[in-house]
Amino acid sequence: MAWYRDNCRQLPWRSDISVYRVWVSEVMLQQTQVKTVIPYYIRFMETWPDLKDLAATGLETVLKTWEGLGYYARARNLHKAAGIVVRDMGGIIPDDYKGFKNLPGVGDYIASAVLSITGSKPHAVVDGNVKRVLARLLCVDAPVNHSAAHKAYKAIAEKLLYEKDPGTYNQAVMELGALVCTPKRPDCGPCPLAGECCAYEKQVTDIFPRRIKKKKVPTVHIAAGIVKKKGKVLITRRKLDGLLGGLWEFPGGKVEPKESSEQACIRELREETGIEAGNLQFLTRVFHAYTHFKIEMDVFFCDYISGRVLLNGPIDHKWVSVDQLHQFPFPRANLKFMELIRG
DNA sequence: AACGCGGGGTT
DNA sequence: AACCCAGCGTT
Repeated sequence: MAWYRDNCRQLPWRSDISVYRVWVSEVMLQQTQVKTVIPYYIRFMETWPDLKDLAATGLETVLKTWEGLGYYARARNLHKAAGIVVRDMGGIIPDDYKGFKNLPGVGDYIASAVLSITGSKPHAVVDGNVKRVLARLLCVDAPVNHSAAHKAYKAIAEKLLYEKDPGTYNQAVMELGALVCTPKRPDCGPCPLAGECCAYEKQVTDIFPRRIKKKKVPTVHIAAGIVKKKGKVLITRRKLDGLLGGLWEFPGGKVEPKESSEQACIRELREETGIEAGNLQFLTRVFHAYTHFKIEMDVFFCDYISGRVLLNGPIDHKWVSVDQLHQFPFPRANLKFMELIRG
């Protein structure tokens, strides 16, 4: 606790503390590093300073602010939860664990973090940092990236919780994991727990925490078309659930075996949007990595030939001028060639 | 309990 | 290239 007091970082969500501000920060910080989150968080809070502001806006606007941050279900769930609180709960965010965790997008971690930090409720958080610190401190064998091990770490964390100030305690463990007890080459010298750390005493900090091996990720070939018609281009909107849910993109899809990118582009445009396109001109190839697969995407300019748009897959479409593209939320893989379209 | 879900930084 | 990150929802 003393170490945290002297060494904690000044972060935007650590001033003007409120349930709403801490909640938003915890949602953004899921699987996302502090440095990445900071500019998104500042912009979000400037746009929607209060929960009621967020509830009063449209999902597309929220997704646009979230564009590039990833895990877009977080934005959809947060927006939905804001609506529930404002319309069904009189604007009062539940201050009990069960009530708060029942909101969409709020799991054990966020409920424990928000309620301990903003309300001193006695719940221990278990995130990647906490698991790593505990695994080293006690030489815990349970693999940290195995779902079955979560309960074991949660139980340890609950037992160690400092109930007089759970919020500071939780943040102290996480901050220690982020700044000192790092995944590679932990800085054990200044660590306040070095004297009681099992892994440090045995000089095995490099083999804790244990983890199970992950499979390697396949590469998928994709073709996408920027269809031009009367000075406008066609964009489609992905369904609201699943990968990149609710975002806009240039239509396209998988390149099948023994199929060229050009053939795949024409075929996918026909299947997804019902239109015929031709006169393809290669624009660029984009490489992009997701968690479970990688894509190589060939992007083509092409001309609209015939047909009326009849969607099969996408939930919406628009013909827009190039100047309007920035108004819509796109996946990062599309943003990578957005600059080239004007040329 | 396993799996899907982004994107970026570090090593 | 592999690993990691202030996890959650669905099945």
